[in-house]
Amino acid sequence: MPYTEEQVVETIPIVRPVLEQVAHKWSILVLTFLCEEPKRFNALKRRLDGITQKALTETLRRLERNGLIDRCVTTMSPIAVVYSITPLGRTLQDPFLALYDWAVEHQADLHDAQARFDERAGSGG
Amino acid sequence: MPYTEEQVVETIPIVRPVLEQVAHKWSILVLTFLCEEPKRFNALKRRLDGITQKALTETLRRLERNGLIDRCVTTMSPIAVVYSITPLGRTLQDPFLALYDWAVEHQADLHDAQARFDERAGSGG
DNA sequence: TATACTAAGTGTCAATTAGGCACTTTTGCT
DNA sequence: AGCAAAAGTGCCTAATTGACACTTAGTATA
Repeated sequence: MPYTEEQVVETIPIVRPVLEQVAHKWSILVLTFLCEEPKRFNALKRRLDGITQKALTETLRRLERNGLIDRCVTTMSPIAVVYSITPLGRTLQDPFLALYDWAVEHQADLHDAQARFDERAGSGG
Repeated sequence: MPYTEEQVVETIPIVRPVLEQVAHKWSILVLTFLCEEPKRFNALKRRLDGITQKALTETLRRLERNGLIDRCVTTMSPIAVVYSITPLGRTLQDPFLALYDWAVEHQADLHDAQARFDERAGSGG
C-alpha cells in the first residue's frame, strides 16, 4: 500500500488524465496482444473478433499518440502496416496482464454479483 | 507471460465484457480510494474533485452491481450512506494500484509522446 | 481489360454514454 | 421558519461508440 490517503488525493489530478488515455477496454486488449509480437492491422482485427475497423484504427492511433506502440508502414510490395510495442508500452505489460488475469479469474464472480444485484433491483427491492 | 497467443485469443470473449465493466477511469479511482477505508458519498465526491454527483452515483452503482463495493445506509441520526470495499473488490486492489503507480510514474512520458505526435501531425507530417 | 479479393483505412449516421446543472428529500441547526 | 448538508434524481446537451458502407492500392485470374 504505497500511497497514503493524502498522496492519493494529491495524485488524483495527475492520474485521472492518464487513466482516461490508458484505461480503455480496447487499449488493454490490443496492447496485451501486441506484447507477444508485432502484428498487422488485419491480424489484430481478426483476433479481436467483434471490433470494428474504426474502433481498431482509433485505438491504435491513441496508443501510438501516447507512445505505447509504433506504427510502421512497409514499403514492400503489398503495402502493409505493422504495429509493435514500444519500450514505454512494454512497461504496461505487467499491469495490463494483471488486469487480464483478474478478468479471467473473476469473470464468474462478476457475473454472479450482477445477477444478484439485478434480481434484487428487479423484484422491487 | 502466462498466456500463449492462442490462450489470449480464447480468453478475449471472456475478458472483453469484464474489462468493459471494470476498466473505467472513475472506477479505478473510486476503488483505489475505498481500499483505504469505507467512505461516505460526499467524502468521495470532495476527494475526487471534478466528478459530478451523477457520475459518482453511476460509478458507485456499477461497482456495487459488480460486487466490488458494499453500499450501507446507516439508520443513525443524519442518514448516511457508507461505501466500503468487498473481498472481491479487494482482489482488484493490486492490479489497480499497479495502474495507479504506472500513471504517476509515466505521466511525463505520455505527455511528451503526445506532444511529439501532435507536432508531427500538426505540421503536416 | 474487367472481376474479385485482401489490406488498411475514412465517412456518415444513429444510438449510447457522459457531463452540467438544477431540483428533491430528509435531517439538523439556530 | 429558514438555511445548509447529505444523497441523490431528472433533464438536456455534448461527446463517444458502433454499424456499415465507401475508398484506395495492390494481386491474382480469366
